[in-house]
Amino acid sequence: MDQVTGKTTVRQRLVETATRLFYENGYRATGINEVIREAGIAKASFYAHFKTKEDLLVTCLEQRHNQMMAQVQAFIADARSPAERVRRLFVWLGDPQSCGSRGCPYLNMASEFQDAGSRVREVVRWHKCSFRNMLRDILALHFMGKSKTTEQVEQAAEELYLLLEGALAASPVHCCSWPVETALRIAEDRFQLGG
Amino acid sequence: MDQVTGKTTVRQRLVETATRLFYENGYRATGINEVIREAGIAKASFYAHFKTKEDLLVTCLEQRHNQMMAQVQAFIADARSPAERVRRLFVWLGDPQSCGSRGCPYLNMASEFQDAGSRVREVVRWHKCSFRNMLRDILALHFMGKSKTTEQVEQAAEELYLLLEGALAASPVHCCSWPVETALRIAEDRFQLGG
Amino acid sequence: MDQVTGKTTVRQRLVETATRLFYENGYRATGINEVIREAGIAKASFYAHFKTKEDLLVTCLEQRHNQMMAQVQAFIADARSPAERVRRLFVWLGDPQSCGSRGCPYLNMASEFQDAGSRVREVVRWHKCSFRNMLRDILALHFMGKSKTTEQVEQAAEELYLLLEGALAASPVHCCSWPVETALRIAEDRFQLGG
Amino acid sequence: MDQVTGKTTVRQRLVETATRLFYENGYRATGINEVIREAGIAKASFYAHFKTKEDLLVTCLEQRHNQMMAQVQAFIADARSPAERVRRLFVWLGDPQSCGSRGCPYLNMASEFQDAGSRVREVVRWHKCSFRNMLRDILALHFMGKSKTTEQVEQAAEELYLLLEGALAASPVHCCSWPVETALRIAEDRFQLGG
DNA sequence: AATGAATGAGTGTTCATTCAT
DNA sequence: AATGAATGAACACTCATTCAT
Repeated sequence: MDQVTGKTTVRQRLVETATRLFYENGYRATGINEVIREAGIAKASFYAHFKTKEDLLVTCLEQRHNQMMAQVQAFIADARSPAERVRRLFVWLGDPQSCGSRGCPYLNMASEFQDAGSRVREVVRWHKCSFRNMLRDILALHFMGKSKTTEQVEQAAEELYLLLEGALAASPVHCCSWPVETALRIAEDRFQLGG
Repeated sequence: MDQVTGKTTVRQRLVETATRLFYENGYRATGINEVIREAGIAKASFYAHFKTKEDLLVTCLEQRHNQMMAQVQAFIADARSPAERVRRLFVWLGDPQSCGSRGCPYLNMASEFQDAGSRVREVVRWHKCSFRNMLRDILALHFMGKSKTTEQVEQAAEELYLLLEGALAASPVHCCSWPVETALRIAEDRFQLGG
Repeated sequence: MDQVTGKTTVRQRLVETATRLFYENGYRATGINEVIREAGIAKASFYAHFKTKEDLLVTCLEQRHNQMMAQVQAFIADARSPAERVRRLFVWLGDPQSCGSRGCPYLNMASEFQDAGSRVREVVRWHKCSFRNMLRDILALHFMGKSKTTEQVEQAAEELYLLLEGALAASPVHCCSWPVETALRIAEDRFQLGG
Repeated sequence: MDQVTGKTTVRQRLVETATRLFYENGYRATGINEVIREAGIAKASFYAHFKTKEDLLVTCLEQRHNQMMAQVQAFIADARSPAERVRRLFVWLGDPQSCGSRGCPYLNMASEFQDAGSRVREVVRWHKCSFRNMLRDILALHFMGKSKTTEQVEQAAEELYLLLEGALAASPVHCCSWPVETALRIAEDRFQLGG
C-alpha cells in the first residue's frame, strides 16, 4: 500500500500476485501472462518494473522473507519464556493459515533452480541462514545460565532448524499434522522445553 | 537391459534419460525434445510408449523407487547390528554418489505438482510411506527385547523418517555435510545407536 | 520443386517467401509471422527447418547466389564474343526483371548486419568475391592474345566489378537508367568492348 | 552546441546519439530506448521534439548531410588544382576517420526504407544529387578551357559519382583499400588527373 | 515398432508511442 | 520544457502433442 494515496502500486500488485501464483503452481508453470492478467497490468508495464521473470521471483522471495520473519516474530512474541517461544514455532509451522500448506516456498523454488550459482538459490540460502540465526538467538536465551558454550548453542540451533525443516518438508507430502507433532516431541525432549 | 537380447530397450532408454534430466533440471524445464534427443529416440516413438510427459515422469519415479530401495538395502545389508544399519542410512544419505546432491527427487517433483490429487503426488506419498515402513522394520529389530509397544516403534520410525527428511531437505540448500551430521547426532542420542 | 512429387517442399516455400520479403522490406522489418503466413506454414514447422531467423536469411542468400549466377551465365551465354558478354552484364544489371529494382540484396542485408564477424557478412563477401571471379574469367578470354599479365587481368576484373557495383548501388537511389549507362560507357572505353 | 549557453541542447544530443547508433547498428535494430538512454533524455522529452522515430532519422540524415559536405569541402580546400581536389576526394573516402567504415549511411538507411515514396528515400536522393552537383562544380573547373560542353561536364560528373559510389559500396564488404584505389585509378586515367 | 513432418497454443521479451502531471 | 508510468501490438522462439507412412 502506498502510504499517501492508499493505493497499491503496480509493482506491489505484481509482487503479491506472483508470490501467490509461484507458490501455488510453481515458477515455470506460472506464465508472465497469468501474472499480469491477475494483477490487471499491461505486459510492458511489467517489464518496466522487472528486468526478467527471474528478477520478479527474486523480489518476491526477498519480500516474503521480510514479511515472514515479521509474522513469526509477532506470533511468538507474547510467549512467557524462550521455551514457549520455541514451542510456538511449531504451532506456527503447523498452521496452514500462517505458513501455507504447500511446503516451504523457498525449497520449492530451489528445486526449480538447480544451477548452483543461481540467484534464486542464493536468496534461498540467505533466507534459511537468516531463519537459523533467529533460532539461535531464541535458544541462546533459553540456555542462558545453563552453562552452555557458544558452540553448543550453535549446535542446538542447527538441530532445531533441522527438525523444523524436516517437518516443513514432510507435511505437504502426508497432508497431516504428525510431522509437526513428531518434530516438536523430539525438540521438547532434547531442549527441555517441557512445561 | 533386456535380459535376453542384452540391448537396452527404447522404453528403458527413455526412462533413464528422463530420470536424469528431470532430476538435474526439473520437470517443466526439461522438454520432451531434450529427452528424446539425448535418448536417441524419435518423437513419435516416445508417444508410442507413453501417453503424456507426465506419464513418463510417473514411470520414472516408480522405477527409481525400486532401484533406490534396493540400493539402500544393499548399502546397509552387511552392517553387524540394526543400530549400525540406521547409522549407515545417514552415510548413504550424505553420499552424493548414492543419493544425488540436488535434494530428494520426489520432493523436487512434488513441488512442481501442487495439485492435491495429482498422480505425481500420489507416487511421492507412496514412496515416502514405503521408505518410512522400511525404517520401522529396521527399528523394530533394533528395539527387539527392549519392551517397546508397536506404537512406540511406529513413533520412533516417524522420528527417524523426519530426521532423514530434514537432512535431505537442508543438504542441497547449504551444500555441506552438517545437516546429515546433525540429524545423525540426534538419532544416535534418541535411539541409543551409539557403539 | 520436388522432382518426384512435383510439390514445392515446405522448406523451399519458406526460402522463396523469405527471399522475396527480406528483399522487399528488409530483414528486421520482416517478421517470422509474415513469412510463415505468406508461405502458409505453421510456426513450429518453420523452426523445425531453420534454427533461427538469421539461419533462414543465410540460406536464402546462399540459394539466391546459386540461382543468380546461373541466371546471369544463361543471360550472357549466347553472346558472340567476350566483349559482348561484358556488355550484356550491364543489360542484365539494368533490367529490373532479372536483377530487382531495390538494389543489391546482399549489400542491403549487409547494411543490417554491421557486426564484422556476422555470418551474413561472410556470405555477402563470399558472394561478391565469387562474382568478381566470374568477371575475371570473362575478361581473361576477352584479353586473350593481347599480351596482358595475370595481374593486369585481375586489375581489370576489379575495375569492372567496381563499375557494376557503383551502378548497382546508384540505380535504386535515382530510379533511372543513367547509372548503368554511365558504368557501361566507362567500361566500353576502358576495356575496348566496342563493336 | 547552443551558441549562447554553451550547452548541447536536448534535441541536439538526441540527433547526435541517433546518428551514431543508426549508423552503427541500423535503423530498426536501434530502439528508441537505446537512443534516449545513451542521450540521457526522458522518453516523453524525445516525443516532444520528434513526432516519430522516422522523423528523428530524417533530421539526422539532413544534419549529417550538411556536416559531411562542409567536412569534405574543408578536406579538399587547400588542394592546388581541381585535379588534386578530385584525387583528395578518394583519400577522404578511404579514410575511416572521416567517412566511416560501415559504408554510406544514406545507402544503408535506404535499404531499410524500400517504400518508393518514403521521406527517407527522398532525403537520400537529395543528398546524392547534392553530392553529384558538388562533383560537377569541381570538374567544371578542372575542364575549364578544355572546350567541353556543359553536357560533357555533366557526364563526367556522373562518371566520377559512379566511381565514388562503387568504391563506397565495395569497401565495407571487402574491408580493404583496393576498391578506393581501383576507383581512383580509373578516374585518374579518364579525367587526366595525373600530376 | 518406429518414424519424419507438421502443428496450435504458448513462452518470455521488446517495440514505438501516449498520457497525466 | 520535461518527465515517470503505462500501454497494445508485435517480436523471435518453444511447448507437448498428433498424424500419415
